[in-house]
Amino acid sequence: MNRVREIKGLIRQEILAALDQAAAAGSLTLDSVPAFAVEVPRDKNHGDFAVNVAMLLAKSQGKAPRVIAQMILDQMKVRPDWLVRVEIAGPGFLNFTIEPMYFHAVLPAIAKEDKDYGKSDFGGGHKVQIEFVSANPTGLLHMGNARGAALGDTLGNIMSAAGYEIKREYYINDAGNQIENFGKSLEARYLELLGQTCQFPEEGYHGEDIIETARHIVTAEGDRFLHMESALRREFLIQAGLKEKLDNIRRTLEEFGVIYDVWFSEQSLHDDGEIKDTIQELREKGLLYEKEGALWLKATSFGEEKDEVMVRANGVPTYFAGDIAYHRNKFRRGFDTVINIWGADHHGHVARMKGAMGALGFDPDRLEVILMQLVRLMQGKETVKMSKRSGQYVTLSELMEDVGKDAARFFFVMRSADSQMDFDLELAKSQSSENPVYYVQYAHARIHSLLKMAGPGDREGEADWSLLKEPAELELIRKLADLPEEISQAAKDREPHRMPRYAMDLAALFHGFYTDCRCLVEDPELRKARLGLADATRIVLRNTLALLGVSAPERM
RNA sequence: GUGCCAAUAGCUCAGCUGGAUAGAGCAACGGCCUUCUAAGCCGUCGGUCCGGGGUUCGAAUCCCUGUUGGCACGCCA
Repeated sequence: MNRVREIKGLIRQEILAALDQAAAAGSLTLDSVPAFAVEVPRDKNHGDFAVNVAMLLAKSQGKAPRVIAQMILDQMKVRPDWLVRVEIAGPGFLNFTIEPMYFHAVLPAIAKEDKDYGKSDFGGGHKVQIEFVSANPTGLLHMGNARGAALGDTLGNIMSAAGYEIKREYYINDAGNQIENFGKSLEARYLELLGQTCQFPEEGYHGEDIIETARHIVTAEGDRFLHMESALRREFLIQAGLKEKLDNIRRTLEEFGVIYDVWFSEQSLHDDGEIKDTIQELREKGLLYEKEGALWLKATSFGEEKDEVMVRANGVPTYFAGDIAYHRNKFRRGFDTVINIWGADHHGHVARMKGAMGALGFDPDRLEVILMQLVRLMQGKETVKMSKRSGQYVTLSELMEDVGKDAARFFFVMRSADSQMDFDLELAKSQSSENPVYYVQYAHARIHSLLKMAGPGDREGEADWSLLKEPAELELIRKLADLPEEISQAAKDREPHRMPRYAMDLAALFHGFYTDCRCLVEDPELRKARLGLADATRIVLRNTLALLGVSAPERM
């Protein structure tokens, strides 16, 4: 049940009918009705819904907004039973106050829909792919990856709930220079461990984890790569090393609650000839030319500042060429929309990627890139320098150990993607008990303990919901009714950070209700109704936390 | 240098397709447990929405400009 949406529709109809009558009566001259909003006002003194149509008409009518609002109001002579009153307020808003009992109907609906409450068919089964994290498999996952993981996974949950068909995908960068580097680094460590002296490559990965991986290979394979020709040895080491790194990444993400539908290998695009095909297609469209031994893409033809190399003089395709082939592949798989979550350091890549898609005949708007500002790690007031090459970074595993999966996910999703965020390690550890996530979880645990205390007869049969009329009760019910709209809006705007806020608001209203209204009262009818409200709140809190990938504990 | 993103309470951040008295969490201060979990509730304190212009019934929100910070501008990925 989506009561909020229903009522918005009813209000819209009322307004349209009133405008119609006003026009017929000659008080307004309407060529067209402006696209007005039916919104939930921030301040509850402004009613349940506010309509701004009078202000929008002010200019074309040459009248003051409040005068127009009065004209509209004059036409609304019959009050439907769901409507308590309409008032003109402020600069010309029409504020609608809804019969409270009209919202009470969500309570039995929530109990009935249970895990499905909040879901909708808003997305109409649109096929959407979300690609996120896609960290190089040459190291461990760091804080930036963690933020991307929490954002991407939660967005996927939200859009699924809102009726989109979602596939999660991880693009494995298992080709190219960084893999060569990875091989060289592993080789050096491998030889070192077997007592050889050798120079560590300058561009190599200095992290401890590479030594660890090399050690595992020595344990598993012994010295059988020792006397091989270097190129062949690297082949073997890369294969073994990649497997270990990818297993580690997959395992860590699973611990973080992220399960992918597809792990897509960059190398497979080389092997299957898809990159070649893509380049051929671009060639046929006249978008390629040769210069200084390399093959260039005329990116300037679709508005870029400069052209881009597709195939280097040494015959190896660039990362960009591979990425174009990859995105072409995505669209050819039939997704209506493709969403990428990228670090802000890739923003220069967005326009040319969209341009390339357009050049290949795909609507660039179907590729959406959510740019995520990087996470700056603080140790108190000191910035912690992070670099994968130097091996100095805090990993996702360490983060989960320090602050836990629940707090980490909640914390990352709470911020909008485009805010630069400082993550203070000391604060995260020391303040873990003051993290807002506990506030929400506590509300859930409180309800559980309350319900456990209820007697067997307390929940039987339908409650008389009309007994719930305290302000704290009405506000809480109103919030519960919001969930489906909240989810579909967050999905539509690709704004996962709205859900933690909803969860905090809901928890606050519950705590207020809990303080103001005793549930376990003598009166059996009131008791039943209040326990029913608490139970509905439990369901909504649990469903919201599930979207965030945060646990809903029954005891704390 | 050119381009992109940002700047809102002591701190971390919401609010931005123009809308009503700018919000939350944390921190600080003062109250509330013989009764359903005090990881809670109530109250107080806290603001040049970075500065300056402009657009209009109305600007934190849009435009111009300046300042400060982050990032990007490779035959790297």
